[in-house]
Amino acid sequence: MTSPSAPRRSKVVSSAPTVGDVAARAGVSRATVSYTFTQPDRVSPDLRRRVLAAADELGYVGNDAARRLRVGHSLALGLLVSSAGNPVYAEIAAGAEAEAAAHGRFVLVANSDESLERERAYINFFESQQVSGIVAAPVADVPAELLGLRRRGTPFVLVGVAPGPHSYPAISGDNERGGYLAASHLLAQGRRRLLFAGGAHPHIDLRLAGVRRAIAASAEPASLEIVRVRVQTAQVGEEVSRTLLERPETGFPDGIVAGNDLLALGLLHGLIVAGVRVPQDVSLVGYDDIEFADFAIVPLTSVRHPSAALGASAVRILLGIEDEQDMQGRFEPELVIRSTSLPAASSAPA
Amino acid sequence: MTSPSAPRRSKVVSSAPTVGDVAARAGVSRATVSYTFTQPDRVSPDLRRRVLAAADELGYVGNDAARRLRVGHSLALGLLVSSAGNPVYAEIAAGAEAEAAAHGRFVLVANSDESLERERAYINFFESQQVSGIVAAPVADVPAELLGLRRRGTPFVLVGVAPGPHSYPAISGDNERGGYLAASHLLAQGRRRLLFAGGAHPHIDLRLAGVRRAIAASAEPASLEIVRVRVQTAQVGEEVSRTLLERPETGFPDGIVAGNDLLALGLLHGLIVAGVRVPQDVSLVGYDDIEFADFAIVPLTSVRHPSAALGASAVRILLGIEDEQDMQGRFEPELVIRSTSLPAASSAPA
DNA sequence: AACGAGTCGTGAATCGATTCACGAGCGTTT
DNA sequence: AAACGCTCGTGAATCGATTCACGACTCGTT
Repeated sequence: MTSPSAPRRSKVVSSAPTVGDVAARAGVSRATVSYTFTQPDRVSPDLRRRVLAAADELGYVGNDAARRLRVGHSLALGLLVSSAGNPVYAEIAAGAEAEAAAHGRFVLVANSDESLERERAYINFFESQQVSGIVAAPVADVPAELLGLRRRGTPFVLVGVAPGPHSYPAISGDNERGGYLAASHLLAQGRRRLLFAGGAHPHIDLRLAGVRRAIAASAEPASLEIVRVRVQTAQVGEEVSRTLLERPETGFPDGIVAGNDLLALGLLHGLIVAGVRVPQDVSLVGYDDIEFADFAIVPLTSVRHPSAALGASAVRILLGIEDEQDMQGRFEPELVIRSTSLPAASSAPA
Repeated sequence: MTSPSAPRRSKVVSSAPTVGDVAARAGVSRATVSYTFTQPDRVSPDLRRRVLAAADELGYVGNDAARRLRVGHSLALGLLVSSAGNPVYAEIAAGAEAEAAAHGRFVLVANSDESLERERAYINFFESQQVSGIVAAPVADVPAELLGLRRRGTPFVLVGVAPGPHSYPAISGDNERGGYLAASHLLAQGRRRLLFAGGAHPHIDLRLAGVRRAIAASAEPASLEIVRVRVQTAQVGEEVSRTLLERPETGFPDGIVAGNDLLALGLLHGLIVAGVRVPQDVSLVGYDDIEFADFAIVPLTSVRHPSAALGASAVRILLGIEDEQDMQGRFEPELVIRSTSLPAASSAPA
């Protein structure tokens, strides 16, 4: 042990200053210090200045644990994503964080990596952290834990999942319409043997439903084949391309809609490497319009949702400054046409 | 109010069960419940079972705020990244999270988005959360706040920043060697007018130093031009390509090393669109080997570090189960040769 | 000049988990 | 059989910020 009266240079001491320290320095009570931060109007300008100055000099940061213990919830919001590898989630996270920061809140990002177990663990963790709300951008269904949490007072908002028959607050782009746009685009180019590749997830199913509607609405008849995948990653996309290449040429689709861009990119790569010409032999439309769609071996046509806006909106809903209902239909998908979907041969000359 | 004796269906009540509730149900004291979770050996197997059963039935989650208030730190680790848009950070985060999860810890990811102000805000937030350690993967310098935090007892580890003259714990791949590999590769192909594009950040400067060393070590003379950029994004990469295209052909480089893959992808896109042939006219090497490098319009040659391993290692260091010193030199870069860097004309026939 | 209304600061109780210090209960040794 | 040592459960204090309830004080009105 070192000298007991040497708090100055000691190595680890000076554990964070408390309201008590600030109060002593400012010559006021602890209550006043607290009010200075939580209800500035309640304390006179003069004292307020003094308290803030003292806090600043001491580097007072506050102990959120103590705060939370008292008030029952924290300034943090939880964001649960299922796959950090997908740039869409990065976009949603960025939008959510910017919005939260604008309101003095913070976002804790947790990545479950498609694991249900970790998803559960993180939800429990969020609860133990008493986050004031959770934004969930899950691929799979709503975990039961989230419902329990809501019953206990912590709200959540689903992002990217349509507000379907379930009664959970949710915002998302119009996936059905996005699928419709993608397929209509292919059909308008004369594509007739369509293929949809995607995972069995609610929002992906909506995209598929849109594809179906487009085909139904088409003047010309067209076929649709569906390839289900486990997860929608580029690697799986490559695998799908391999199975596609094994079949006789007659069975080959002339238009593909992928459940997301990662899948599309993998597919595209696999096809190109095998000598399939895109878009001449087959047109391809992705989904999400991630940044890298534009840099692909053949720039990828894709359907875009305003992901950052979705993330921001979810935060506003949790914070109670925006109504979920008002937001429905505000996130229209948009088809971004690049090179994987140019008409086969009938394009007008440049 | 509903019937006072109907806790079953009430809508929002039953605020999280506490140790007291569990204790009552198990017929023991609160202390025993706590010991059951924190020091299982201290409580007899019989009681332990009873307590755990009671906790389970009640759905006891524990209040981390109370816990933290008492013990002074939380189970969470903080991860501070400067740009969520870069897939490298997603990889580091994934590695860190997996490792943390394996030890019953959690990772709070905060994205400062290159903003110094938000970086500071998040560090303060981490402090108020009493995270037990921070992993920082910053682009810029070590913020002063981190040092203050360490003085107050919260350790941190830098990732991706070389353990240079500063004395901060840091792990990273060998950026200097990576730069050397990239440039050597270009020189071996006969490239003589090299260009390095990258931001002014410590770890990028190391990559540049490696490039310089390769040139110095080269038998043939070669020139090096340096283009500094603010941030290393694809968008900036495109801008750089435009400025490059404005110059007379004689001043055009025949080999480019980019500070990271985002920048490289933007550059590549800009060049290709303008009709520059890659790699015939100019060879290009990126850095980081992000997943999308393989899907680029011309598959991108890149230098790879084991990012996930870096993230995992950082967590292990914070947890005290691995020594920082032991890790130096364990993350060797590796050149992944794809198509943006094939020799110009002298390649052997396939 | 006195009284009511309003402003603003304070003491003390509170949130829930942890942990210290104590002691009851039981087995072992001599 | 007495005394000692262990194991294991418990009461109570504790962490730091918040907030209620109270009261001191100021100021304007009659």
